[in-house]
Amino acid sequence: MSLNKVMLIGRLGSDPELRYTQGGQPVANFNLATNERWNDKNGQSQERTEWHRVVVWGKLAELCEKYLKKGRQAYVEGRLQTNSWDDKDGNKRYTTEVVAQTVQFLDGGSSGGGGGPSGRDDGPGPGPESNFDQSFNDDDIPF
Amino acid sequence: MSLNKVMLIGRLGSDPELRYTQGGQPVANFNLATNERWNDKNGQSQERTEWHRVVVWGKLAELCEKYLKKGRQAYVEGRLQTNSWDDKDGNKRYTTEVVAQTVQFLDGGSSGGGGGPSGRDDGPGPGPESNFDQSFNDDDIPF
Amino acid sequence: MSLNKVMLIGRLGSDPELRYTQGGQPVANFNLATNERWNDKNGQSQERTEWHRVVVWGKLAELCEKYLKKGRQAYVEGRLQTNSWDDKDGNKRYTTEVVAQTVQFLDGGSSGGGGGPSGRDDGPGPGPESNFDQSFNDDDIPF
Amino acid sequence: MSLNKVMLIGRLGSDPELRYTQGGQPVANFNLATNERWNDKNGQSQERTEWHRVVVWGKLAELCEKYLKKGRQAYVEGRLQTNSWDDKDGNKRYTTEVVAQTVQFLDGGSSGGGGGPSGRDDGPGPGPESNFDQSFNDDDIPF
DNA sequence: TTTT
DNA sequence: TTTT
Repeated sequence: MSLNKVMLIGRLGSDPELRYTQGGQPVANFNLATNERWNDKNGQSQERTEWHRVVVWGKLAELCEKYLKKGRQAYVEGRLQTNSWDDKDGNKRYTTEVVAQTVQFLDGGSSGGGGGPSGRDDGPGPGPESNFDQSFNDDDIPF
Repeated sequence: MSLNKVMLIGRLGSDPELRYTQGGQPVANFNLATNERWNDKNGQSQERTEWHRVVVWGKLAELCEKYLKKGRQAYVEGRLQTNSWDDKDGNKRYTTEVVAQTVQFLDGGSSGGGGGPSGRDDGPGPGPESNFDQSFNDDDIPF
Repeated sequence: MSLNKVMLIGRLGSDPELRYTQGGQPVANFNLATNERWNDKNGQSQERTEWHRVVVWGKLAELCEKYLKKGRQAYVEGRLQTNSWDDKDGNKRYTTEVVAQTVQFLDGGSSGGGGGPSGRDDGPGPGPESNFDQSFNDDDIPF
Repeated sequence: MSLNKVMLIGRLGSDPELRYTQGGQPVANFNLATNERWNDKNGQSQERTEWHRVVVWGKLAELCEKYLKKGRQAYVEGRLQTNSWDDKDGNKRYTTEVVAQTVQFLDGGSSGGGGGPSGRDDGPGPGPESNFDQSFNDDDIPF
């Protein structure tokens, strides 16, 4: 019995980078900034930008590379994952990422020609699989 | 720009009821109880049971009917939806439901032989699509 | 072991209505619209507006009445609650509401004079209690 | 407009460590394990344990130190935060933590005598501030 | 380093 | 109508 859930709304710090694993699986990475504002104990307004590493697998990765660009706003839902690796000095290093299960493109997206995928059916039943203008779920995209 | 998200962990008040739309789509309904406990202003422990109507579409509905039973614990993720209808007195009535996008079976499920679906691949990339023992996502089940 | 969590981002359909219980507790009510868009099985773009009844207690209710107006965007986090009552024909009726634990005002709020609370300290430790421009938590407002 | 939300249910890998900042603020740290299970492409059951660093501030930190122990199950809600520091080789290092806003103790807690806080009032209005047996919100504890 |  |  376990839960590991992350929900982010923020803006991309750079274009997504798409690569393929040796097995041919698409993977995209991008950084997402969330901005937090609060008043400190002196009533001074404070701000902090938090950067999140997001990794996306499969067809959703290709869609992110196609539709998401630096500065665009996105909703990301996924799980936290920390990977370890050895740096050049032989030290153990850790990188924490958000492995996306859902990515939704929140901006108008009229940046060019397209404007999002089409021909998508979100499965049986009346109604949307999700809640934003353009929504892609890893497994539920028909192309 | 919109978000409509519900997350529940609770127990079923009765077995799921499965039916089919005229178009042949499976739909399952069940009620889920969440139990909330708090201390009131007098320090007295209070309890309230909240009942939620859950509706599930597609293959996931059939899996719920197969694996979920009265008393079993489940995690439900979905969106809120309110439908209106006219009662026999001609009054407008409203029913609010949670339209499930994900249902996860939290109990051991040793209720007989099986123990859940098999042969499931949760898509590309290393790792789980979700976080509980047996997890079904509406669109990501290969049968 | 139970979870009952709702997260909404939407716009108010009307100004919040503030009243006081006999015991003097402030309560505010408002309706929040979430807009959902998806492509149907024919690839046709579909849209549905979902209306949610939100109830807010305590000082947060007064802040909502002060800062939230019709058309403004808000983030609401809370729990689902269904109350029953008898209508004039003696029929049992049910109303489902989102009892807000957190309300955050997402629009600029430059609609006149104010512009949100000040002098707020979000407790010990470096950093924000939450994640939006102006955030109020039911219990953590120092006035 | 931004969202940074984490929700975890898992077990503690060790007792919480409580310390105080120079300014006298309590801070507690603990690691929380979430266990994820899925079937790989060959239908083989796979498992992965994910470890999360959790940091808790204020009175809630002291409550965690008092009531949470190694092996206990907890619900943690908070935000993701990545801090940087320089290691002994002068390399930039990053540590990602979950800064808890809410911690709820899910186990029976019959570990001796106590059994959690009492005399707590969760604020105005009928009903619980949250949904688990023993729930503490950073700002809403009256002692 | 947890647990089932 | 569930469960602890």
